[in-house]
Amino acid sequence: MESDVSANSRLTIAAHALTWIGLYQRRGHEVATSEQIATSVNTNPVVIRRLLAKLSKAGLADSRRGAGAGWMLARDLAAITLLDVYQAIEPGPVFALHPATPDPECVVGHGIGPAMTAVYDQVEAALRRELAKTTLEDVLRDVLKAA
Amino acid sequence: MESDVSANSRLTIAAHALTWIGLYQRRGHEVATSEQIATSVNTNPVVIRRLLAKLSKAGLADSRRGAGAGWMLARDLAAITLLDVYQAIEPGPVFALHPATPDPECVVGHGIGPAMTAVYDQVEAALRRELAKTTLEDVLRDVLKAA
DNA sequence: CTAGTCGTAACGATAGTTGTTACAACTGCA
DNA sequence: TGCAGTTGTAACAACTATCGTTACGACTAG
Repeated sequence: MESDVSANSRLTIAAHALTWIGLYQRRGHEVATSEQIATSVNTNPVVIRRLLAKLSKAGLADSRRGAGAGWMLARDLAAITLLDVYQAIEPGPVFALHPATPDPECVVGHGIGPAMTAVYDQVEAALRRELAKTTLEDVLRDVLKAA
Repeated sequence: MESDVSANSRLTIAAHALTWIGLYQRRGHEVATSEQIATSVNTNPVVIRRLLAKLSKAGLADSRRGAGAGWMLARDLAAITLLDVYQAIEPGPVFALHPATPDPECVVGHGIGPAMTAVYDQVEAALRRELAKTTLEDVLRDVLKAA
């Protein structure tokens, strides 16, 4: 059957990376390298750099180049919600309409799009509301509590 | 094809199919064929049959075989919510944890999984709560209103 | 028996994601 | 100034999921 491999793990990895940077900075370091983060996440440094590039464009992280380069947070962990992270890395909505336009001659084919869009808007709003409740500070607190 | 972002259109198509069957039955027909539905959805009949097979296993639709065969609703449109449809066709969660186990020696790598799971559970609950608010009867009403 | 439909396997095409290699651009520091 | 280390990003292969399509056996009303 279908495995969950296709599911979206980007939000998890992005939150992991930012939380890691935040904790590292609180321990006195200025910047974190993509290789250090990749070791913790257990993936390739390029994957981390790709992800952090999006977070940087969204104003959540900053990079320094050259020697002694690396990544730092653009805001404090407490000022970054999971919604901020989600919006930075997930451009598309959770649900989509038909890939091909349904029959406009059919009553259902004609009206189903707007009808579903109204529902999807509500669902997305609820999802965003829920993600906005948690900051990366909350995530870090949970992480340290589990240790 | 639309350059849509790999988003999920299954719920849209499933709702479309069931609503179409419901309206067709209210107009006096006993069963709807996968070809009729596929014409309205603008796709292949096999795609519809595959989808309706899942909805049938979930107890939302029934099929009749042989000559004069086709599909019918197992319950009234008013007794089917979008959550029922969603659960019938979407086995996996919206968000997933890391594809590869993060570094267990790292504090963040060790604790991030449970921390994110707690959030994701809340998000999924909110999403389900929202989908449960709308029945296919509501969808049909909206569809007919738009006409 | 026949015709029409479902149920499902099989296949190619398409698309998205991930891991990887490679390399130019950049900059602190000796 | 030159070196070393890191970012930014292109390129590519591997993998997975999905979709449209063809095909065909199973089934049943008439």
